[in-house]
Amino acid sequence: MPEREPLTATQVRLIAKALADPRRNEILKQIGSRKDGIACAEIRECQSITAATLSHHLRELETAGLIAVVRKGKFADLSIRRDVLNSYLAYLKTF
Amino acid sequence: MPEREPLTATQVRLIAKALADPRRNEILKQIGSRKDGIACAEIRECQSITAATLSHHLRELETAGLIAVVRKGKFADLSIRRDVLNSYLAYLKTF
DNA sequence: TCATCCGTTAGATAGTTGTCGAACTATTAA
DNA sequence: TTAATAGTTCGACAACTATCTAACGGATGA
Repeated sequence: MPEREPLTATQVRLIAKALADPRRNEILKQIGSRKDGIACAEIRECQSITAATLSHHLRELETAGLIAVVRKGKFADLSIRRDVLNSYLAYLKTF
Repeated sequence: MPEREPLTATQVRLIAKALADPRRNEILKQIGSRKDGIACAEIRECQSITAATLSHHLRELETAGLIAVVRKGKFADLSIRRDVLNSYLAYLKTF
């Protein structure tokens, strides 16, 4: 069973914004579809997007807490943070 | 048990965007807190916002399908559409 | 050491949007 | 009919943001 820490108003704002862009939505979906991490280059194989733009979106997702980014040598290791996503779901359920 | 029709990509985009603005978030929360409908003027008692801006936000929420707006004489009767919100929750769960 | 690969940062631009005041429509009340 | 009330629409503006190219830094391999 996943953790569900309550979110601050700021976190809610950042998460909602991060999810609002279709591109970020796709990126997050792709990251979430992997059990273990994925690298930027692999995302770029499926999305026609420059490295710079991808980097920008990844920062938004990370700032929102929706993904974890770990540097592994040359590569970035991206993974979804389901606990945070679940907290957001729990928040929306209170409406 | 609430209905959960799957959403189109367009609906997902509109809903995510509608939820992304803090003001709209608050407005939706307020509408959702009422069992029966609420009018614009009552929302404006709690949020410092002009009628024009509120009208704009309500249109966004309605276009996204998150609220129902029924005109009743002079007043608008606003209510949350939990089926749509639940569909969005179901969508996010697939991540 | 040098070249190459992966990703980030900086700066610029085009498009989007939250906000307001003012003018408008529609309904109710006097 | 006149006035008041509830919302909407319009036009404008400031702030934000998604996107790109170009330049950069750090790691790997030759």
